[in-house]
Amino acid sequence: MKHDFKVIEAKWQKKWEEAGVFNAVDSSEKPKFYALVEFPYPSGAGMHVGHIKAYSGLEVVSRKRRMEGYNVLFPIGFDAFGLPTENYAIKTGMHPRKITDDNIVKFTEQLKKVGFSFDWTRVVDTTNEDYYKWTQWIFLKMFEKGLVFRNKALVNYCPSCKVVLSNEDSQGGKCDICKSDVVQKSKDVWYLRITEYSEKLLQGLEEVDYLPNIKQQQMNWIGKSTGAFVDFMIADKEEKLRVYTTRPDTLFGVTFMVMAPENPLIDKYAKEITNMNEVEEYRNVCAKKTEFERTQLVKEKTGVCLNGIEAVNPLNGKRIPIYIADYVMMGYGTGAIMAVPAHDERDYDFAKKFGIDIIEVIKGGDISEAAYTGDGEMVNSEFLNGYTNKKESISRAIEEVEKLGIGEAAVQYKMKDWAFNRQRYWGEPIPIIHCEKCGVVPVPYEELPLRLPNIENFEPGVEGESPLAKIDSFVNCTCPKCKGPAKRETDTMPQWAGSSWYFLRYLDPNNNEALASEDKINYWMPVDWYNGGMEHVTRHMIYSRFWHHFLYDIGAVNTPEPYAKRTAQGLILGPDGDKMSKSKGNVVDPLDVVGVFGADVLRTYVLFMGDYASAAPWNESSVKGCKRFLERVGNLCDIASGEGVTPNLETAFHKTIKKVSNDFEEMKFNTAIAALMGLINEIFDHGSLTKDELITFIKLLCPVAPHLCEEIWEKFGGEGFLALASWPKYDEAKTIDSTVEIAVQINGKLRGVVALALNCSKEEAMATAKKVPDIQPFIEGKTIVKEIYVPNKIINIVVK
RNA sequence: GCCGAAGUGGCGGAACUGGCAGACGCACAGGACUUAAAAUCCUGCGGGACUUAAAUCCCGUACCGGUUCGAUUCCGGUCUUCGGCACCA
Repeated sequence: MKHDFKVIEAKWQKKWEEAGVFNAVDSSEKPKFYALVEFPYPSGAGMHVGHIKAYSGLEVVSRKRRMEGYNVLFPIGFDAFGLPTENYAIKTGMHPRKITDDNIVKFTEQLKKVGFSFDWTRVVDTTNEDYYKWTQWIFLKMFEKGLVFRNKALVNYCPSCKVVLSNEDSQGGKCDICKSDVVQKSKDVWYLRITEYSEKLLQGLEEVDYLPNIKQQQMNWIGKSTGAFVDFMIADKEEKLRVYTTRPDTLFGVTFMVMAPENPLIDKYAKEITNMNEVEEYRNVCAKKTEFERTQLVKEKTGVCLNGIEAVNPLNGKRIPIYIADYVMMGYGTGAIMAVPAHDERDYDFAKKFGIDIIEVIKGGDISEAAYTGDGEMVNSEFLNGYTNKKESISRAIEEVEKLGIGEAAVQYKMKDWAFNRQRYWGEPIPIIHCEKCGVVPVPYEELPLRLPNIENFEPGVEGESPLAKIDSFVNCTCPKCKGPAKRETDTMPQWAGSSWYFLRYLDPNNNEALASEDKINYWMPVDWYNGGMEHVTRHMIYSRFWHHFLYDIGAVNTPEPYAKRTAQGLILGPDGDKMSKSKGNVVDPLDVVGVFGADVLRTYVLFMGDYASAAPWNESSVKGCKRFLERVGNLCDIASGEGVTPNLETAFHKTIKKVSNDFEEMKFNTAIAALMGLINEIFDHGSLTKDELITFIKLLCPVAPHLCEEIWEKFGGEGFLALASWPKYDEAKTIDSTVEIAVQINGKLRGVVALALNCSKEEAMATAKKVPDIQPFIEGKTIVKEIYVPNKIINIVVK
C-alpha cells in the first residue's frame, strides 16, 4: 500500500497539535520524564541537518517513554540573543527584534514539519523581556551574594567584532565568532566568580551520569591541581615571595625563582633593581604579545635577571637569583614560581640558557642531559632523603613547611572567572547603575526587567563601546540609593547567559513571580536526560551547572546538579566527508530532504546513518535505502491479516522487541533500525503476518517514523493516537530459539556447523559434532587432546 | 607534550561477557518484469588459490609480539586519525 507522505505528514502533524498529544501536564500519577535538547540559535540560515540529528535522539526516547506510560516533558525554545543577529542588523538596518521574530517563525515551521513531539505550549525565547527579566534577576542575586565583581584587566578582545571575549570564547587565540586573532586589551570587565564553584563543579561530576569523555573534558577544564604554597623571603627585606608548587618535596633543588613579567612586586623594588631599564624593556615586549603567542609559539625561553635583589630558600637559607620570564603567567598560582631545573623541563631549558645551577633531588635520570620528571629516590634533600614514594615525600614536605610556618597545602584550578560583559546591543542589559556618590548600585528587583531601549544604530563605538552608550535616555538615570543623577551600565550579558537556566523556564514559562514555581521545580527537576553537542561541554554545560549550583545555594531549586544524565550526538559531515560549511558548499538542507523524501525518511536516515555519538558523512543514496524500507513497511499492510501470532515469526518478533527496546535506551538507533529491517525481510520471506504483529511492528517503528505508523494504526482501527498506545512487551523465554546452530572448530579453526537442541549436554553435543562429515577427516587417526564445549556457543576439539 | 576516543570490505557501519568477522543499509554485477528506462522483485558481492561447477583450502579486523583450545574483543609495544587541554609551576 502506497502512502503519500506529503498528505499523511501534514495530516498527523495537525492532529497531534490540535489534540495536544505532546503537551506535558504539571502533575500526574505517571512517573515523570524530562528530556532536554539544546535549544537552537534561530539563525537566518534556518535549520541544519545537524539540528535534526541532535533532536532525533531524545525525540525517539521521549516517544518511547510516552508509550511506556510516562508523563514526558520534551520542550523547545530559542536562544536568540547573539552576535550574528546583531551583525545582520548592522548590515541590513533591520531591527534585531524583527530579525529574531522572523527567524523564530521560520524555525518553528521547519521544526514542526519534521514532526518532533515537542510541547509547543512551553516555548521560551531568551530575548523576550518576560524571560530576560529572570536572567537579570539571577545576575542581581549573584551580585547580592558577592559573585559579581568588576576589575580592570587585560582581556581577550576581538578587534573585528569589537567585543571582549571570555577565555572560553577565544580558545586557541581565535575569536569564536569571526576567527580573527584575539588581542589583549585593558578594559573594565564584569566577572562572575565561577572559580568560587570550582570544587563544587568538580565534585558534582561524581553524582551525575555523563558520558565519560564529557566528564573528562570538564575535569580538564576545571583543572584541579594539589600542592602547596611556599613563602620565600626576599633577601634583606621583610617581603615574602609566595609561590605555588605541586612538588614541595623538591624544595632543596630550587636554584632560582621566576616571576611573571606583570608581577607588581617588581615595581615595588624598582629602586633596588639595578638593571631596571632592561627589565622594563622586556616587560614591554611581553605586553605586546598576545596570550596566544606567549603560550603557543614561544618555545625558546626568554627572561631577565633582577639584579640587585635575591631570594632566600626557606629550608636551607641559600640565596638564589630572581628572574622574570614570560613562561610564568600572572593568572595562575601566585604569578611566581620556584624553579627546580633538575626536574622540570621548562626550568631546565631556562637554567641551561642562563647558566644556572642544576641540583638533582630525585634519582633516576641524567640531569646533564635532560630534566628528569619521573619518580625515584630523594637525594640532596636532608630530611627528605631516602623517600621513594612521591605521595609520601610530598606530604612530608608539606608537614615540614606548615610546621615552620613558611607555607601550607594548597589547591589550584585552571578555570578562570567568567568575563561577563559584552559591548553589544543584542543581549540582556546588565542591571547595574554607576553613581558618583554610591559607586556601583544594583537596579532594584522591582524595576526588572531592565528593558533594552529601542534603537536604530547598532554600530559599536570606535573604542568598542556598546551601542547603548549613545542612548542618553537609557544611560542617564537616578541612583536608587541617593536619588542623585547616575548612569546605567551600557554593556550587555554574553550569549551564554540566557541558556544558563532555560530548562527551568520550560517548567513554568509564564510565571511572573519567579523563575518557575517551587512545585513545578520540585516535580520536574532535575532534567532526566540532556543531549547536545560536544562543543558545549566546556562552556554552556559548565556555565549552566555553575548557575544551577548557585540557585541551589540560595534555595531557588531543589538539586545542585541540573542534569542527571548527559549524552552527545556526533556531527553530520558533508557528502565529501568534510565538516559542513557554507563556504565549502557541502551543506544539506533538511527541508529539501523533507520535500523530496518526507520527514519520516529524514528522521530514519539521521538515526540509521551510523553510531549516534560519532560523526558520519551524509550519503544521498543511503537516504533512498531508508525510503525503500519505509515503503516496504507500507507494503506490510497488504499482507497483514488475521489475529494472534505467526509461529514462524514469533521468536523473531520477541527478539526484535527486546533489541529495539534496549537499543533505543542506549542510543543505538542504527542497530535498532537494522533489527527492524531484518525483521521485515523475514516477514516478506515468510509471506504474511497477522494484524497484531503489524501493530507491534509499527509501535516499535513509531518513535522513528511516526507519521507513517500513525496512518497505518488508523487504517487498522487503532483507537486514539499510536503515539500514546502501549509499548510492546516481550517474553524473554520466547526470544530464544529451541535449536541453535553452533560452530565446530578443530584446533580453533572453523570446520563445520552443527544444529543442536538448546542447552544440550556435552556428551550429546560432542557425539553429534564428531558425526558431521566436514569434521571427520580432521579427527580421523588423530588423538583428541581436549574437548571444549560452551553450551549454545561453540565446540572446539583439540587434536594432535 | 598531556588527557580522551578510535583504526574492520568499494562506502556508512554490525559483532552480547573471549566463541561462526562483515548484521543492516548503500554502491556494484547478473537476472526477471518492460518496446525502453525508472521503479520494483530475485541472485551474487572481503581478498586469493583450485575447479566446468559444486565443494574445498589459504589469508584477512592499522602494524609487531604475547596470553588462550579459541582474540576485532584481553595484555605489552609501534604507527595513524580525530577531539580536548597545553610554558598551569
